[in-house]
Amino acid sequence: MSYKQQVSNMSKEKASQASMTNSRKIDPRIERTQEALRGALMALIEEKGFDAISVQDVTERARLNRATFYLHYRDKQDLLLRTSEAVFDRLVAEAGPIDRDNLALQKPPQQLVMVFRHVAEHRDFYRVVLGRSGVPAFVARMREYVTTFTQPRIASLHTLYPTAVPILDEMFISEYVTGALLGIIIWWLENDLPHSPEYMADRFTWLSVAGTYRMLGIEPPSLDAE
Amino acid sequence: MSYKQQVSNMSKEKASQASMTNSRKIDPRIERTQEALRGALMALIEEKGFDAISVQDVTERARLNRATFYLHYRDKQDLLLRTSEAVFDRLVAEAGPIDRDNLALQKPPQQLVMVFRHVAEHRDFYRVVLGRSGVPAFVARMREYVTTFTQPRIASLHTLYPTAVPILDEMFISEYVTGALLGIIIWWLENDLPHSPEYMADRFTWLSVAGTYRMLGIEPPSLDAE
DNA sequence: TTGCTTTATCGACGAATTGTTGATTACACT
DNA sequence: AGTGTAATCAACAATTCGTCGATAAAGCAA
Repeated sequence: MSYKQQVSNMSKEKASQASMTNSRKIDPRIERTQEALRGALMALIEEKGFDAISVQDVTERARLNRATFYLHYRDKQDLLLRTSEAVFDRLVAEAGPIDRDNLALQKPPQQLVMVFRHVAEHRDFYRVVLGRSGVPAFVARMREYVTTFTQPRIASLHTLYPTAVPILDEMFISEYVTGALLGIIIWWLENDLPHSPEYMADRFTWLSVAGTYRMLGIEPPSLDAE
Repeated sequence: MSYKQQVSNMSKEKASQASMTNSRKIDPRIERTQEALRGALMALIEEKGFDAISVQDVTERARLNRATFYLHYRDKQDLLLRTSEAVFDRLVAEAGPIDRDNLALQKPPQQLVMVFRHVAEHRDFYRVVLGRSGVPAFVARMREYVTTFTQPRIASLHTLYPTAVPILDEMFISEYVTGALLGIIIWWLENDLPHSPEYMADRFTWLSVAGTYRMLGIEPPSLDAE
């Protein structure tokens, strides 16, 4: 059984346990404990990096017993992954749905600005998990997540331009843009956020839409599909 | 002292040790040992993933004593990193310098085709290290490495179009393209290489040059810098 | 071939971390 | 107030880690 499957199974177990006692409310003890663990992890991540942390460190900082940790999470990777899901969920709530009025990208999409603001707000966290001693599982998860933004946006362009004949499938394009966004975010973080979220979203949008040549002030060469 | 600095210091030590005895040749025992360790690591990576591997596993597979490992590498991360440097070096040797005849990108640069071929050839390796249980330090290193390809290429466009007025600095663009390339490579690997290296290089080039809109058959909206 | 240098081996060490156990205490909800 | 769940505590065996000193083996040069 793969790690991913194990984790999702574990989540299911917890969910059913919670709903067994009370279908709506969560035991405040559990909430307190998990919050303490998440907080401790975040603090420690910023102090010594992720892989220097042991489960002992986390529970010690959270002032919980080590056995309690294993009551909630498989290991520290699991803790981080489940924590980041919560962070992402907050982002989704903040960013909201795609604004259908702006499909043609007359201006940078508000969602993208929110993403950059979100990253800026949690910069210490993202700097670590996306960095040299970061967490691959997190990056992969984030990649998937960003694709849920880029993919429907690219797909929706077809409804706006029904006559357009794409010469490249959407998957290719959305993975391209996703990778580019991740790259830009990492660069932004590693250079101590040299520009505002608005600037980043704006330039990123134009660069994606119009290509590198136009951003260099050059008319792109003619594009003859072979 | 950072991990990166420690590693580079270690490399220096080893280099000076080697050059102390014989400035050219390397002791065949060292070469044999390191090759065995690299081979064992690669085999194990494909079997059980990187983080499930212990130093014991590696030395056991390589049929060396565990203490011998620490004579050459700090830990398994160090081993992988130094191994991948060798892989990159081979790529550089294969790809060669930027072809000055093709600066304007009338066709996809030969270097890029070589990169995709190289990845395809070592697909098992890259699938693991770029994947969910991969190695962040490796990805960061690869990011730097890819930038050494993209950055000078973008910079060289200025010599070709001296009158062009860039509306976005080169760093932004090269990091964007680097991220996009990594994203596309990961997508390519995770989908079992659905296209040829030539196809990938071709589409990636056009996408970078002309932007996403043109690849969807849409004329990009006018670009008024505010 | 002989002798010097470097590398690899072996066994062992304490230290740290891991995942799990059973018994007990504290807490929350009805 | 009582029932059940969660958290605590101490302790367990098992792994792994990094390092040590002493010994054996291999390479190289005279």
